[in-house]
Amino acid sequence: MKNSQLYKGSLNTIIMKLLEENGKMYGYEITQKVKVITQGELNITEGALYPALHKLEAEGLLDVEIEKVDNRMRKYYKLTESGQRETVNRLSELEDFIRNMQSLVNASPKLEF
Amino acid sequence: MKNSQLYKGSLNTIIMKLLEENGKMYGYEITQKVKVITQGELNITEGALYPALHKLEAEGLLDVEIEKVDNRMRKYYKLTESGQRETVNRLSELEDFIRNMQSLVNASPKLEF
DNA sequence: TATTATGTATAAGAATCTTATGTATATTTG
DNA sequence: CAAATATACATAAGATTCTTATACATAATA
Repeated sequence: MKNSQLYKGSLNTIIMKLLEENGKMYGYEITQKVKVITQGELNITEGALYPALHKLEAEGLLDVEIEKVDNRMRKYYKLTESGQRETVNRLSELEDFIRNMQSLVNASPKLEF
Repeated sequence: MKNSQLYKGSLNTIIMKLLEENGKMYGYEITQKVKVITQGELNITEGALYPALHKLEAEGLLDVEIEKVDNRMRKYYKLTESGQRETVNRLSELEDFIRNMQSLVNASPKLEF
């Protein structure tokens, strides 16, 4: 997703949050939305995105619905009920994660006199 | 490190930050320190920690110094100069990462009336 | 007409981690 | 005293997640 390894493991949470927020989205739309929100800092690659969407669907967390717009295929994804419940958990985990990382980082640096 | 995949990719940054803060630490000490700081939420496994330390050393970011305490071996790690410079970058990346994740998550959820 | 944008997909390989196992000494508990 | 736990390091097999490259197809732009 980026040169920084930190984003590893966060893609599923990002997808689910965006779907919770927007109701339904298609893959390409997700990449563009993320790019805008992060001001170009985070670029989700197709090689990461599509397998992730397929897996979430296989796990029953997403439903898919195919549409044809301007003669081009779009696969709209939305959260299932199970997916909505799981999204709450994932966002809670993300909050804990961020809090823990800030605890680790904000611990006062060594003072040098 | 935990059931949450979110921590994936953050171990190197955690190690380097703790070493910046504490001067020198040995592996087991790092696992205990992290456990305390995160109030038991984050447990670094040896299978993740030791390969990570070895790799950071191989990359020239850490120096190692062996001591024997109570007849038991300890390998103290500390940041090299290069490691200190790199730590600044990693912490900056972590800040960007957290900021971006918060932007993605704090985006107003769908309002239901 | 060629490139860029839109749109989805997969396969090979890299990176990071989990889980399990191994070795060894010191301390605590039953 | 014996067994379990704590301290301390290490690695190997496999899982998961991602990058990079490639593929196909249509629409819009240069």
